[in-house]
Amino acid sequence: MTKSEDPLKPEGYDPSQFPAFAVTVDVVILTMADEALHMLLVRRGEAPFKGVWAIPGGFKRPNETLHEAARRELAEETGVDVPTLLTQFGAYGDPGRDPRMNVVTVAYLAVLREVGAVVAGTDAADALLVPVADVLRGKVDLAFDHLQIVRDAVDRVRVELEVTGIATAFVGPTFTLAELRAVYEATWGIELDAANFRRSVVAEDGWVIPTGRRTQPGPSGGRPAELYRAGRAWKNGGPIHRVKATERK
Amino acid sequence: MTKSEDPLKPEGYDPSQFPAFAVTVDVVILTMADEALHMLLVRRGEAPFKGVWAIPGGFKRPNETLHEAARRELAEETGVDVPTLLTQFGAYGDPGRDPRMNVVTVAYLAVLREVGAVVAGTDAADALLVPVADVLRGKVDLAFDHLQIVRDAVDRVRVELEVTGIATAFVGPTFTLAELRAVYEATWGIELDAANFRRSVVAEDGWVIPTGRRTQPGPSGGRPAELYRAGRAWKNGGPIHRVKATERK
DNA sequence: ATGGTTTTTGTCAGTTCGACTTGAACTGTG
DNA sequence: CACAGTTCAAGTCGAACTGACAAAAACCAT
Repeated sequence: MTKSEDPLKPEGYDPSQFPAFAVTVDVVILTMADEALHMLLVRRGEAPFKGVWAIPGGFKRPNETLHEAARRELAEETGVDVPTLLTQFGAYGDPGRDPRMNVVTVAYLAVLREVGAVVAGTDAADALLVPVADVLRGKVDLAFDHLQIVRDAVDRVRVELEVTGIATAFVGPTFTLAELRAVYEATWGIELDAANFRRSVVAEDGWVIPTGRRTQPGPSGGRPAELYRAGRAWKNGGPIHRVKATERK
Repeated sequence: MTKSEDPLKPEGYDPSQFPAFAVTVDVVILTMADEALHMLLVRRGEAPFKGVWAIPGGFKRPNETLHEAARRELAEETGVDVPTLLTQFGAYGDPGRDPRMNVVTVAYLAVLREVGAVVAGTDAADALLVPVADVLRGKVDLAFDHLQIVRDAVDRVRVELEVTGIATAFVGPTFTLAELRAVYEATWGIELDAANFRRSVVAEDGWVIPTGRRTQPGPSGGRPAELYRAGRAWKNGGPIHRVKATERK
């Protein structure tokens, strides 16, 4: 149709004539801690936003894919090389989002089971594991448009939890059903009945597999829980479906 | 743009320069035609892939957002300025996906009700409305990695159909329940019982609103169908949920 | 041993779902 | 105008699922 009068010349093009962008990859790293959803922030060492908390990220290199770039950034920041989950969820390119140049960033969502040890190993002043709720409530100032990126990441993980089986990505290689349930409860901000949760989870054939072993109960006692491991692929999207704010008495 | 300035400084990376990328926006335009999901393709006029079918798209400009760029490309290609739905669903940046330079593209999904008239107005040789199934089956060669982009778009629209209310984006301002049902059936490739579909849809309060009017039946007769219009927001994701390949006898 | 805690199993009524049937409203034909 | 064919609307029914709750099992601390 009107592909001819574009001032930026779509016909017969010459790379040098096109607006140059920097492309970065940012990674929202999520994990469970203290029964709540946490995320990893790093303090920026350079302008702009020097000293401000931000999502880990960096420039994409020409000879790597976006996914590889995200994995590299994740490894550089946490030392973790095989995340249990790494999903692209958005691209951000508003003009002026970086005050100095045109930057388009591709955002990834990483889910890890243990970030605590990683953070401890880093210079504590430069890395922070913070509750996602605090970030969403604006208790932590973030650089660039990273607050919006975090919002989108959380939205995404909430639906991902329902339509895929990523809940097991939050927990260890073996886990109890209470741990798994805590993932749903923390992410969706609701309470789930333990008995009904168990029934739904074990009903989905092959979604979790009992190992036969049991945990030793915590200091407060209680019956030892069975240990499960993640089963094969979730066929039709995992057994647990969200419900609108179930109020229990 | 100002390549000489000191950019961000990621670990292990030369801060004196950042790699320059071209950023494009590609739009997968979906619509219903002949009871099947169709998409719009345009023939490339320039190398590379000159003469090959491709998804409409073009370069992002520095002073527009990604969403604005997508809307502009859509308008340039179809004349439609207010799509019923325009959603970003992926970014693609594999090295070598464009043989000439480093290009990262951000992909959008647009849902329109009527593309037929638009295509007719265009030079017929340069625009094509083709069944999505044909593209997925490889019956149409696409430029670049556009086949993968289309696959992802279809995956996305299938999920979106279940968790949001976008089904109404495919139909006109008023519609019959049979039309709405056809959207689900075509997108998911399944058959839905008309009676049960109606029950689910009208049960979801305020999701569709009866207008009181009716259609005049087609040439084959039949009871006239009630006309509905799209209601307000779908609260918990629309009433219709996918089921695994229901076999009817 | 006893009470407190957590997990596991069981029960039960209400709701939803899929399949099917019946009735309503219209077209076209002879 | 009777009648067969078609499409939409509404009802029925049993199976499956859901949410709420109760009870038993297995552990801890004192």
